[in-house]
Amino acid sequence: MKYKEAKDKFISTWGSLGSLWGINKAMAQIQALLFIATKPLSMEDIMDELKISRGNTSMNLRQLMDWGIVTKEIIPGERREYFTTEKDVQELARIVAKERSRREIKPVIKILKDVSSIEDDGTKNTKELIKQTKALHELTDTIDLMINKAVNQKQNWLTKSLLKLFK
Amino acid sequence: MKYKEAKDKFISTWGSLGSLWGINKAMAQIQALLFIATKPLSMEDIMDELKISRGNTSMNLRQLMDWGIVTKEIIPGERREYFTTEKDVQELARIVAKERSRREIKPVIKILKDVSSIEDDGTKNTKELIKQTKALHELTDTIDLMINKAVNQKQNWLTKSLLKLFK
DNA sequence: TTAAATTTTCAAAAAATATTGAAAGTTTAT
DNA sequence: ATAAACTTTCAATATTTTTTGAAAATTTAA
Repeated sequence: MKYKEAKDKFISTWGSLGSLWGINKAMAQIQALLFIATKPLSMEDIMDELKISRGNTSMNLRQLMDWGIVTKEIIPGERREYFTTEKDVQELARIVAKERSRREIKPVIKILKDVSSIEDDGTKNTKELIKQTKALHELTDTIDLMINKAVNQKQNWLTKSLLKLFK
Repeated sequence: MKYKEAKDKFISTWGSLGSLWGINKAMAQIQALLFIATKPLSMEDIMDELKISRGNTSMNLRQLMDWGIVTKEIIPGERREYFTTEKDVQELARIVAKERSRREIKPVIKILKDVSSIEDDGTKNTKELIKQTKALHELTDTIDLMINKAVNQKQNWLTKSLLKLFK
């Protein structure tokens, strides 16, 4: 496998994996492209490489910036804007975990809390609903706590967590 | 909030959360319904409660069974089939984690390994591609290892993991 | 067997999601 | 201030994913 083929394979694989970390295909592909680039890329560069429209590129770059994964690079003397992504994989994983907690897990925890707090009218069905949503609430809360704890120890969090987990 | 409202809220929330654990809306809703049911439900029951078609119900039940989350219950003397879901949240989390590892993470690890193993032709771009995909490969491998390790200690894995992580 | 009850399959339709491209908006150099 | 360079927005379009429903298949009772 030569460079070009390997590069395309990586970008498309990473793109289709987007769903695993909760972002869409184009977003994941842009990130993948920046991740293996040796210098900041302009919107033009990205459009050309991925064969996607200007609008699409603009919108997805914006989202990547909202996530905190991609940063605008101002190159002195250059008119157009350039972009780079976080290159450290562990830092990347931290950001993604933190954002998904904030965007997706936290809101669900709130609803599980509400649902599991309804008044017990004594019926079997209500009892079961309360019991099961309470269990789910506790689990989700615990997982979220784990993620945030792990994710907040900046340096080498994964290695540290692993060590603890396996010793 | 009364039972009916709480139940509907739970089912729709859990449904839209499906994407977080990698299954579709109907699948997640069926699982949610079974999760708070006080007895096994038939296909008819599920269709009626969720207002979805027979075909949809059949297909998604099958998928849930493939995942190992739902089981067919044979009730003696009854013609139709009844279904139940795993009621223990930790066991549920274990199954989901294990399946996602097998279905989604493992195949990506293979590709990352292939891409990061291309021959170094000495160019800057190739060097960067190799370096970055290698880092990603290591990270993904580590995370997958963690998941599988955690997931294989059956009893109370989450509690155990948490304790280790925070002490 | 046969036929009624039930489930599965799958092509077509609907719904949800992503993408385009051109007009409107911004920024910067002069 | 003007206009060229560039970016953003968003309605229309295309693509992907999900859902439907009716025909085919299967199972069971008699």
